[in-house]
Amino acid sequence: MKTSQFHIVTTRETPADAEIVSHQLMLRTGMIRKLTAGIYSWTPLGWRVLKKVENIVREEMDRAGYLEMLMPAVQPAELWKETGRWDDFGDQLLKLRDRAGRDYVFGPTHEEVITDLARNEIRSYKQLPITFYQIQTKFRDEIRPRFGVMRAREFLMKDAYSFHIDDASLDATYWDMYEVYTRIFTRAGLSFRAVRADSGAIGGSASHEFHVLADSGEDLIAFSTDSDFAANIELAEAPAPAGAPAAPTEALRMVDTPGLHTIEDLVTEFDIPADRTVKTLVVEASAETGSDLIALLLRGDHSLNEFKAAGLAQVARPLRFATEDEIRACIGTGPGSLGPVNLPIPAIADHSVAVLTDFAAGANQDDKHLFGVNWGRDAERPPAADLRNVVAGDPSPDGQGEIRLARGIEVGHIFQLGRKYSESMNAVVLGEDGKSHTMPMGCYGIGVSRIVAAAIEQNHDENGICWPQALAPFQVAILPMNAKKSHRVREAAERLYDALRGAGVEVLLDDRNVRPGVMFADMELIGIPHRVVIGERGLDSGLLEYRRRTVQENEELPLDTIVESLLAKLDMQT
RNA sequence: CGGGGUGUAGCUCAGCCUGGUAGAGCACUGCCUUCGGGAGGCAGGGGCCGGAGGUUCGAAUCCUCUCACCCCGACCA
Repeated sequence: MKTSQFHIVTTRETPADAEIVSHQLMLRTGMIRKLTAGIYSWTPLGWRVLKKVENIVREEMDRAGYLEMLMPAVQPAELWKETGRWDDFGDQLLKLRDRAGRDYVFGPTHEEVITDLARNEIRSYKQLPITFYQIQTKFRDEIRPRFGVMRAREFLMKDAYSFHIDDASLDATYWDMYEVYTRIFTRAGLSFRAVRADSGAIGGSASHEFHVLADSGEDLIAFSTDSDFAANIELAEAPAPAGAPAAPTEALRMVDTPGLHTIEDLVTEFDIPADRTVKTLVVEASAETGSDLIALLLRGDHSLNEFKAAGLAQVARPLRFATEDEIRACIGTGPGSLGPVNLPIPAIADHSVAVLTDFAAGANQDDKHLFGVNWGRDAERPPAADLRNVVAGDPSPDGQGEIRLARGIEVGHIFQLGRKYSESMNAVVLGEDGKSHTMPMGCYGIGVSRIVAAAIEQNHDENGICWPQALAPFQVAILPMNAKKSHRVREAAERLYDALRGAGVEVLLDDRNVRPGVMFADMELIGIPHRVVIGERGLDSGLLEYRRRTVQENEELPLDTIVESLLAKLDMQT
């Protein structure tokens, strides 16, 4: 491709509404253009990258024997009512209506459609197992789309669905898919991690998320220093400390704390360590608790894990925090002065709270806190549970090593769905035994467009994008210096361009006749991994300047073997 | 959904408080000079100042409504 025949529109300035670097660079390079909130066009430059990702995904899925197909983006409401998701999916579901007043959805995912297909197509266990996939535009009406294509409403997704005669077959395909995903992200040149994830309301036994590691990631993942344990922080267990609380050494005393409502206030004002304070969160209790509200006790330096809390029998689902009015009506003081002593509602303590001695907490009176609180003597020790998010330094739940935390961008998710959809939609096959079997299913997603943004988050510098070779829109950039004035330069550039193209290299020849500085800046911004400079100087000396995008120094390559040298740089056969 | 903010040229923004008929830089077009890290000069093109209504002799500017977009929050004891 020659720049004169391509569409390169870069900007020096960063658009005001781009918050993270991948979004900024995608706009500055012109890869994407926003049409409206959360909805983007992919320009020819961006599309080349998106196709690279798509092709890697497709090749690896095909290689594994999964079958590509294409399902409709617009789906009838009836199917969604059949599974109950017409109501359950919530406002993320984009609903449409046709001229006859019939309801439709723009598919945010395709379990309904594929299960409908499978129940009609699959009659016998002999057709199983089978895995279908598609790469298609999805729409989810996100509460708050942001970060460009990272969290867009319209996005490109690979979604796959497997059908089985029994759970063992599902499990086998699940782990097969785990390996396929590993190959896909490895081939894309990304640093990633597979982590155990919440399989949540969808049910099923197993679920893993694949995260690209990046500081800007929206998810926190916990992993062990010494083992392969890795989990989304939502799911990472905090092991209970061994032993019971030590004997009290301090007397219980009430302290005036006017205006102090947070743990931070207490810590700075009274110089007590945060890990010897207790904060009291009040949430709605479940019906069986016999109380409207229930208190959750956490150490001051810990944070509540809402997934764990919502999973407790005593806590109402979904988790709902009590309002200030509810707390005042029930306890007689507001948030900021709550504590376990003389608390009129039931409480559950995090394991780490249950073993505290001589701690500080609210006194359940406005502007008062209690110091030197001890279980048994001052308040009954409540039942203990795992309520908190793990923190760096916690012991790993598998007993090996310590927990470390990292930020990740979720780019893939695999689920064992079980029979949730096949049951509600009656997708059954005849087994070898001559009886009907409801097919267990798996579903497997990859955020194709999100991978592009994630790859940039992980691979950029102050000059722009540094594409992994597998994702780069072009492999090699040829930059002729002052071609306008030099036949030799022009001809040499053309010759190299033709030779590389002939060898199957995706090469971009910058024939725009702009100043060298503009070429250098643009090619670096766009992130082409290899570049060759052709000027009078090099032609005279017989040595051409070569530079890898990720390296700061030039290398000199002999002109007469330049093609071979470049192919070697590209790991391509000569 | 709640709170805050912003809408003026393709982009980044000034002008608005104090009403008088539209600006800068970048980008774009032409010419000249320049030419190995985002050049300089001259001359240009480009805006129903988000939309509707109102006040006024006169509205980008003041008022009302509306739409769009952005940010923060949905962890707080």
